[in-house]
Amino acid sequence: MANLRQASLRHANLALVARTVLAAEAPPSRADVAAATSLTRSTVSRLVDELVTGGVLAEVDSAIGGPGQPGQPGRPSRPGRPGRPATPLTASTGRFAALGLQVGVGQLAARLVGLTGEVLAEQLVPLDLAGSRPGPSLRRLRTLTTRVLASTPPGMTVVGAGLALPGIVDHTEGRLLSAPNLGWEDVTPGAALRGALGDLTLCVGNEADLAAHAFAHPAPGRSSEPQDFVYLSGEVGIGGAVVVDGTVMTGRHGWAGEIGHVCVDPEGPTCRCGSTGCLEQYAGRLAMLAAAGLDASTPPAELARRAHAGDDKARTAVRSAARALGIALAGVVNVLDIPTVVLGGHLAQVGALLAPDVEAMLVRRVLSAHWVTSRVVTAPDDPAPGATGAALLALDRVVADPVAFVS
Amino acid sequence: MANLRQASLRHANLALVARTVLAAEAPPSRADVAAATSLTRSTVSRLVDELVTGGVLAEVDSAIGGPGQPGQPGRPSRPGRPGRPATPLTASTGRFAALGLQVGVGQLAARLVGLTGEVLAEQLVPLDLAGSRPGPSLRRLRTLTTRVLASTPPGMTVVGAGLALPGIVDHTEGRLLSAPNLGWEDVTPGAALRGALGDLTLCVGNEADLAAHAFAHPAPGRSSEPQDFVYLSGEVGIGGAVVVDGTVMTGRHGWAGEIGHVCVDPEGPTCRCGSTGCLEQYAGRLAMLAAAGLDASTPPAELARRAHAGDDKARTAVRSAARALGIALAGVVNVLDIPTVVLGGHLAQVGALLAPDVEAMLVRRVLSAHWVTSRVVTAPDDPAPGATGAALLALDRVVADPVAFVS
DNA sequence: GCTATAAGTTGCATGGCAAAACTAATCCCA
DNA sequence: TGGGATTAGTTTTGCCATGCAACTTATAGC
Repeated sequence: MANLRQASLRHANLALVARTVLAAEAPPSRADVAAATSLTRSTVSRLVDELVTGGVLAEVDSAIGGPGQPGQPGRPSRPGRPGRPATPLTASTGRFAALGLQVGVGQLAARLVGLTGEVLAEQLVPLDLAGSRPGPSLRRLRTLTTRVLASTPPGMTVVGAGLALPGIVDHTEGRLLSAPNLGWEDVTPGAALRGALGDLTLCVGNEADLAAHAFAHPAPGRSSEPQDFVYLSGEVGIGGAVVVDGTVMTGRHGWAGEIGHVCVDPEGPTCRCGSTGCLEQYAGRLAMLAAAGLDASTPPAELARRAHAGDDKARTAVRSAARALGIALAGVVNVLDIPTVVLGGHLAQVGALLAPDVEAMLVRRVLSAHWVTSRVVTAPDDPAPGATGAALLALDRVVADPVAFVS
Repeated sequence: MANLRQASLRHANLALVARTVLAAEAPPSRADVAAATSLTRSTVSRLVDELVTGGVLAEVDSAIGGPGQPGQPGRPSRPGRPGRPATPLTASTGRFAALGLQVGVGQLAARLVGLTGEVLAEQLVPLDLAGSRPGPSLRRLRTLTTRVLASTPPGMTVVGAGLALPGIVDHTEGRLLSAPNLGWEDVTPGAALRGALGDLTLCVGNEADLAAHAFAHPAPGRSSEPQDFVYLSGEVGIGGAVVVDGTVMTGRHGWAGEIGHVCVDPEGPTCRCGSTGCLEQYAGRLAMLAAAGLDASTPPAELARRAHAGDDKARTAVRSAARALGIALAGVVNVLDIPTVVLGGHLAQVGALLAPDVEAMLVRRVLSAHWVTSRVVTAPDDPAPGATGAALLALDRVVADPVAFVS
């Protein structure tokens, strides 16, 4: 932590007020914020005014897009109560947005996300990039980026850009070190996208980490339940992320979350990573489809349909995957005491079939299962949650330090 | 984070100054602190004076034990340089201490630890508590506690007490839920110790967590390398802790770190936890001794001696343990990206034998091994590191919020 | 003994927050 | 229909911690 001068006190309180408003379920009044933060109403008023003129917050029902024109006072939020009606506050739409990009094995995506977490513009292209060359793919992504940025509403500032990649990333250098599923090695996407990004700096991150962030935070400053979970993201292999108290654990170098390569059985099949019996060899998309006797291009939903219908091979494939997931996740839960597992990617599509078996396995293998039972939930269906997460992460900076953007 | 009033600004800066002084390798001057914190010299002077009169900091070479008597100014720390010589600052000895207790399978321990991390008084009783009854054991510990507290130097304040327990702990209630190695279930040690503790509140914690804290922080506010590691603590079974950025990850309920029950082989032997193939079944003390054909009471050092001497069974036992450790730790490293493993307890005594095999296993099974290689190090030999950790944790509160103690 | 240099202290100005008084807008009731 | 009760938001005043700059103290080097 840095030192605290008086200015940073104001910065911190400004951020606190912004966070409080954005985190609230219903639009809170200044008085609500004062009560929640234990600042005084006078202080909150001053800070809120600053954030409103800066375009971070907005008074509900005030004229949208007309900064400086406060408009009519807001509607009473709790009618039937005496007293002056409150002026509800929300995140301001129309002033700040961020760009989220994703290179997946099955698609390219570019999204513009606003402060309320809504997608303002999107370009999504299904595309098989397994074994592709980085150059052409990134040029394609650059086109999408340009198109999305072109649709930025006037007066809106794009505060940052993030790119989700399915592999091991050096986030300090913005470099993709290795993405086995794409067949990419040592790529620096920032250079290829520079033309489209203008002066935006690109933050590169792991797809699972960013998708997990989006799952924990539907909008900047807002938190959804649960705040502690293990996220599994299945595309071809299995990526993962560990979220503690709403924050994605990146680890010493940013490479945490490689749950796909946790050993399930030391005598198991050899993995492309060089180890044996990795989770990915049982619950990866290709592994599951192969075990079910299906072609590699079959959508996972078809596997789920067959298993439901009673297809023996499909059911065996799902059971085997669930067993492997149970063993690997039990280890993670034992080590981290995080009793919620979120299944994303292809695992979400067979989530309903996997969850009971996985939960049973966790009950058996988790030491603290006597006191707390683990839950397995599925992530919402989204082809590119990493793009959203990347944008949200960029927008978080506005909430964390409004002064830098309100200027 | 709570809100920030002006007073908390002073609190925060007071804590910052205290931390900066305690964290420094060599005693820093006020000017050094100002440079390190980017506060001004005048502000640092004011804060330091307050901490000195409060007994948190001391000027080196001032009369010890004579508060209010600043004594002669300190020696020049960098002779040969022009200018007024600096007054070096350190943690004050003699004013604050904390009590650390530990119930181990092999001993009871009570320690009084000062702000510089030194053990001021100690009572250590080797004792086989496996299968013991809690009541008599805790009464014994109470006697040790009374004795240690009786040796508190005059004028010194004991700011807190902590108790390390080898099991699953509910730290909010101060209750030991289950300690299989002791055979204890649902014990509240605070009640049994109340008489000896006076008005001290007892913080109960897991032994491995507290030992890991002591390893990361040799003294309150001070950090040692590494700051990110996995700690393994072997007594009868295997406990563990995950330390990220100097902080022990406790998990959602405080039960993180149960690495002993990570699955190494789903077809392996049944563990007393009900699962199969847990790490503890290969690298626990009893498991290793049994595999080596030795009696359960044999000290682990004897196992190490035999393996060194070429005893086949001993070598096989060590190799098998190393393999299991490698598999389990590779999973942890993959998930957490923490490339350092610290072996404590009985594992430290055979650490030199284990380390090469474990490291080799990690190279093979960790996905990011191409870029960073994991290290395996051994913890210093201490029968009760948890007691020290518990005391240090209590002392940390003095550094984190000096105002509460300086009053 | 004089100058240069660096450490530590003192007095004043600044700026952010708290407290309390004040204004604004609504409900309720007579 | 108007006045009291109640709650939201604003203005004024005072406090307090920090920054700044000038000053004092203590040493080295000449």
